[in-house]
Amino acid sequence: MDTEPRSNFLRTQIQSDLDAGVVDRVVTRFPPEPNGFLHIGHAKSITVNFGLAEQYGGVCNLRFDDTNPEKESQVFIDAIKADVKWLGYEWDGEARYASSYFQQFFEWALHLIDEGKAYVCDLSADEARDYRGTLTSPGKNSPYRNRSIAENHALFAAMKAGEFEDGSRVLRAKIDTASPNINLRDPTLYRIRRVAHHQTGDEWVIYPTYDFAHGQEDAIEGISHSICTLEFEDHKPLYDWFIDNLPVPSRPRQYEFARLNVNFTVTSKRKLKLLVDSGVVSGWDDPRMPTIAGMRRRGYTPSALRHFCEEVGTSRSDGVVDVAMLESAVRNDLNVTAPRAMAVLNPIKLQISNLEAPEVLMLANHPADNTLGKREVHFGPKIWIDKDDFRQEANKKFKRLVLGKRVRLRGSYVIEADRCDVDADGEVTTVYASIVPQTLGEDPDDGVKAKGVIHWVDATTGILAEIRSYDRLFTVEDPSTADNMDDVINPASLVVGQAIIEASLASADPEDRFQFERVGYFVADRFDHTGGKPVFNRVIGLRDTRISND
RNA sequence: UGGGGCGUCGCCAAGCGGCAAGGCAGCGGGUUUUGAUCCCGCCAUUCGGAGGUUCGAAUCCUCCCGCCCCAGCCA
Repeated sequence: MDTEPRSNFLRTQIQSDLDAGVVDRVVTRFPPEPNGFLHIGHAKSITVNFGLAEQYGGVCNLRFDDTNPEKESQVFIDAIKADVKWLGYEWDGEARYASSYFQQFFEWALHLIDEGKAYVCDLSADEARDYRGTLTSPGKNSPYRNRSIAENHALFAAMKAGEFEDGSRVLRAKIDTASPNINLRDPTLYRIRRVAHHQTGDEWVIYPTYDFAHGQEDAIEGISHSICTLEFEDHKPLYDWFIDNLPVPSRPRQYEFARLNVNFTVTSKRKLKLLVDSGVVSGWDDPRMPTIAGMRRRGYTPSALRHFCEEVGTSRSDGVVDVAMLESAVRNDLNVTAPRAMAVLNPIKLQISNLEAPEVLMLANHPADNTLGKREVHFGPKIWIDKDDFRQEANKKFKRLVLGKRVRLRGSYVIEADRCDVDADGEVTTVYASIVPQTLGEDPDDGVKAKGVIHWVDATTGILAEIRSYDRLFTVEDPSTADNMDDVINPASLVVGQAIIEASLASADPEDRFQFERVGYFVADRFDHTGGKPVFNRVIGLRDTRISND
């Protein structure tokens, strides 16, 4: 069930580049900085980049933009690779690292110095900010701007040799300190940081900035379309300036799209970290987190995520997608792929008076796909049904079990409720019912049809399971505007309970997904589920159109 | 108030001068041993606003309004 690619500006651009012979092969890249966990926004970028390469017969690289060792680490690299693979994509060749091009970047910096287009600047960070001017006023030239090529050469070599302190000097491009585009006001190319790098160790004490690295990484790898988000649009003139002024092997071009925003969720790294650190969630892979690892543990499928990303489209206008769209994509996928099973989350006993002996029923695992096969389901005189599915009295709209009325037990007989026990609080504890004869696979022959269908689990073979019912983490559409995030956390975002689940579920493996009929989609927890101690996470409930006041 | 973007149905989004796709949500109806799924139907005489060009404009021009991004030696 693949979604038809719909038109968007990137596909239009690529198609015309291909038609005009501007490029002969599409090469894209997903360039994360390994400084955190990937989230739904990255999933969008991944589907855009890998998806475009796939659609036009090209390739997509995975490249770690690791130019700032202070914030990066190998654990993120491993996690990112796992996430991309899980989403179902394969990068071209080995994973790449910006750090593997450091020597080349250094030589290109020397080239700029030789051309009189870069200089070593001794201004402190504070002074530099001062010299930069403001959004509405031009900057001033650095007093170090006119050093000789020889001096710049020597100084930059000394920077590389570790002769200066961190932050004492930088290498800057000599462009235009009065440019209305702040990125062109002699941007920093290299800074001194005596920090071990996760890939290059102690080899370097100077590190290139994003601006001096990204376009050149693209050029080295022969990237045809370098796709990023809108906030980099102002960097494009600089991106192009380096490509124009350096002897790079190819001519990549940058295109920007609007980043993905989803309501009722946050994606800022700072806020996500806050959720983890404050213990609101159990970790970066908590099923309520919009991280790829979190969504995976929640039970979302790679396919659902890919479809979602395609369905929301790719444009240049900022917007906020309704999380209902994500949920819809998940339901759509699970509806066709998830085997059905039965589980009772709020059990009350139901005793059947006229069942001769326990029976074993063969039930279809999917109502519309018989390739999913059948399973054995035990049925006996004592079963569990959901508390909400029984009422002593009800109006005609209520389609479940009512005293003196009939209901069909899913996959089994039609029963009639005869009486019930009620405890001191007025709560029903046991329902006594009788089977309407000849109703296995057929309607009652007296013409009195069952009012509805309810699910159930055999009491003697059913097993206990932990159920983690997840819901939206936030109570407001835009959690980022809250003064205090705690104020907008949904107190019911996780409700831990128990359920009686049918025996067949004992063989479920971690990450197996099911639809518990009439309840919702559930996934065996990736880490905590075992056959002996089943743990199921609620992925998402079934769409519920029942009228509230029945 | 410098520069760069964006404004099409409640939300996302196609459309690129010939007379408004699609998805989500919503609302009706049908089927149904899941109040699910599925199926059918409804849901922008109008494209931020005002002018203009044109036989014809969401698409071209002008002005205006609103929103987003940029002053890291982060990416």
